[in-house]
Amino acid sequence: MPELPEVETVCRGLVKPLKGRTIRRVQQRRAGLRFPFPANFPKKLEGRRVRGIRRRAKYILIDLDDGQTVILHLGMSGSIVVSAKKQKPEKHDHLIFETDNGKIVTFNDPRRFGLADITARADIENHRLFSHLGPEPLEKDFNAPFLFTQLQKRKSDIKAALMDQKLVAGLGNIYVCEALFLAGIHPRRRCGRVSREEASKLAAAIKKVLKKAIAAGGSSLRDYVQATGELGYFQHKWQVYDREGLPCRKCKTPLARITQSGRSSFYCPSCQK
DNA sequence: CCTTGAACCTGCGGGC
DNA sequence: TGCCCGCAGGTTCAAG
Repeated sequence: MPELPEVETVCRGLVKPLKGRTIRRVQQRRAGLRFPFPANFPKKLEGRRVRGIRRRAKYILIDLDDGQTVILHLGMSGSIVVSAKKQKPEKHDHLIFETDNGKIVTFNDPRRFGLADITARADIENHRLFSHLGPEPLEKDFNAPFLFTQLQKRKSDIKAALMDQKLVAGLGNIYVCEALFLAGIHPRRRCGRVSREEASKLAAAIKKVLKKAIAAGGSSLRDYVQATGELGYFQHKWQVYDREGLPCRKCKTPLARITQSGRSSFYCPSCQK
């Protein structure tokens, strides 16, 4: 499930095969994913050199030498595989990029919630996908005072607030559950009832959880590319996520699951108040 | 304005 | 064995 750390790992894994390379050919195998691919999408990439790879929230940004930037999003089921040789496309291989040294980068996405777009690099922050996004959780402008101030303005519970990309960009269900556990805050807590001190603890917990996951991603991949060539999926040792009924790793209390705005929240009824 | 919930889509696992 | 159902995930958009 690609969340921020997985996307970060994918980006790092794409640097070696793509940076400085020229895109020789792009094969587009369907009309679009979450929305149609741009008109003549392959033609806009072919012959272009890749200047660099970046991440914003859960988006992968590939800067080209003509001032354009390719935007990729993995949705909920997307993955990217790098291989040395062209292979027979598999089901759900939607985009296949071939570089000038013969490397093949394949974007596969069974559920098709992902997307691909291209826009002028200078306009990225005004792009409709980016204009509303809050700060990056790992940057300095996402900090305790900021989080506390934002929470004071909200009436929802803390879980929904952290999932809102306008407040902070890139957190998903898994890392929100994990961060709330680490901060000892119950997912149903109203934003207004989160103290200054707790907000501080929570901001730190978010950064810690993400950094740890990114480190795990990096260390579990050889040059950020697994033997299979698949980028961005790695084993995590979750504290609470997907562990309903299992003992809390801190206090042994069976972990609980509730549904909040249609999504599962996992938490420890004893450690999180 | 704010918040909630449905929709998009496929694969998988549980229950019968 | 096989079918059906529910569920998972991120984001946007409509409805409350």
